[in-house]
Amino acid sequence: MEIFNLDTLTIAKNLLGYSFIHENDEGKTTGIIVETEAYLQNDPACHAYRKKSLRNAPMFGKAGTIYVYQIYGMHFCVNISTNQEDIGEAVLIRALEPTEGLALMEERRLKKSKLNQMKPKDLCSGPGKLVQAMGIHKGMNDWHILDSELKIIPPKIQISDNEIVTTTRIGITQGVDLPYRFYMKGNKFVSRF
DNA sequence: CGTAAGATGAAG
DNA sequence: TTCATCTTACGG
Repeated sequence: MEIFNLDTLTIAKNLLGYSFIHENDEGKTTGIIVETEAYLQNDPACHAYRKKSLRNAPMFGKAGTIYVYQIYGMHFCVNISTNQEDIGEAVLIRALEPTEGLALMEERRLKKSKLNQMKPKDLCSGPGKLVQAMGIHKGMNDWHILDSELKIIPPKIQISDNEIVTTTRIGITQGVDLPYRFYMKGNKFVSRF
């Protein structure tokens, strides 16, 4: 896929507007990627900053490799590995605008919470939330986006730069000043402004 | 080994 | 703002 020939920051930005799709026996869920973050090799916040390990190995896989990791003992996040093999970089998918399978997303999300209903805005507005809503699990770690239940489809119309906001990343304590977060300007499905 | 911190989310 | 919850990285 052409997008994967680019550098990680450009991929993170260009991924905005792509449809992110998961289809299995439960059904099909789709959302438009509206928020991403890049994690680079020379970036102290990156899981692959120090060395290759069992956990971060998928980040070193060929571009398009899925990296799913657990955080805070209870949540999972999805990344798409970028760059050539043996370079530990990836793009974190932080928020989606749900477009298909909203009922299934809600069903999956409610299973993990005490609520009995949920607004569309609460379905995928954060890395842990979208993983739940899309039915993504740790078994998908090290799968490949071009060869699995998961896939991405480019937007019909390329998103232009003036629709994109670039900021620092969320929830990290290192590399806090690096402008590696991208989101769709004014989009209400973004995790935070 | 022991332990602290972590790319979060929900509730108070 | 607090807490739930547990794997991993890293120091001793």
